[in-house]
Amino acid sequence: MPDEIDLPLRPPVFHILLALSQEERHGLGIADEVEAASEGAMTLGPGTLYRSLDEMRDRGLLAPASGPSEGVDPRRKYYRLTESGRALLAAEVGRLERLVDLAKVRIAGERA
Amino acid sequence: MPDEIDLPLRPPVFHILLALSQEERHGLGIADEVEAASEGAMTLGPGTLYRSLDEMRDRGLLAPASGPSEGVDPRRKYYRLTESGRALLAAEVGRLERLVDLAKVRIAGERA
DNA sequence: CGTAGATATATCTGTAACGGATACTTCGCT
DNA sequence: AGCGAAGTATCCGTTACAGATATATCTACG
Repeated sequence: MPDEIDLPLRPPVFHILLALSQEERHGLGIADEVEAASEGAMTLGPGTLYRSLDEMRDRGLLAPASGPSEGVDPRRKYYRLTESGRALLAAEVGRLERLVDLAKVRIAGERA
Repeated sequence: MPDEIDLPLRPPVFHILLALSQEERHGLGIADEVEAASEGAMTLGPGTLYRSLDEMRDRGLLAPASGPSEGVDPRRKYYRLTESGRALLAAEVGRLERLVDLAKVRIAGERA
C-alpha cells in the first residue's frame, strides 16, 4: 500500500473531501452529502466510506472534530478537513477544471 | 442513446473518449494523447488500453476507422467516436463541470 | 422500563478494475 | 539478414470498491 497521495484522487476520496469542505460532518452524514452533491451519481457504501475515512485520517487529510455542539448522538464521529486536505481538494479541482475546459473546447469545435 | 445510465465513466473510458474527440487514432496513439492531455496524470498500460477499447467497441462508443490514409503502418488499428460515444462524452463532461463548479464555489467561500 | 426499529460505526468478503509482465507479430533501419 | 522499436493482444497479481454482515446505541412508544 503506497503511502503517497497523488493526483488524480480516487472518486470516493474526492467526494468526501468535497462533502467536508463546508462543515464538519459525521460518517453517514458525509455519505448523504456525497450522494446529494453528485446528483445521485455517487453513492458510498459503508465499506468504502469508513475505509476511506480511516485512510484519509491516517494521511492527515482530515481529523476528528468535536461536532456541532454537545447533546448530539454520541455515536457520531465528526470529521473536519485539515489544511493538507483542503489543499489537496483544491489541487484536484484545478486538475479537473483544466480537463473539463479542454474537453469543452474539443466538443464545441467538433462539427465536421 | 443507450438505455443504460452508466455515469460516472471510469477514468480510462473518459480519457479515451476525449483522446478520440478530435481525430481518429490508433491504440498507442490514444495512450500518448491521454498522457499528454492529462499532463502526465493519466497513463494507460496496455492491459487497460486494449481491454477498454474492446469494451467500448462492443458498447458502440467507438468504431474501427480506416485511418488517415493508405501507406501507414498496417498494424495500427484506428478508431473513431460514434455518435453514441460523443454523446456520452458530452454527458460526462457536463457532469464533471457541474461538480467542478460546485467545488469552486465551496472552496472560494471557505477561508481555511 | 422494555422491546422494536432506526441510526451509526466497523469489518468481512466477493467481484471487478487496473496496470504491469509477457508474448507474438511486423515495421524500419543499417 | 539481423536487430531494435512499434503495435496489438493476453495473462496475472494487486487493489479498490460496494454489498452483506456484525455490533452497539439511540429514539419512540406501549
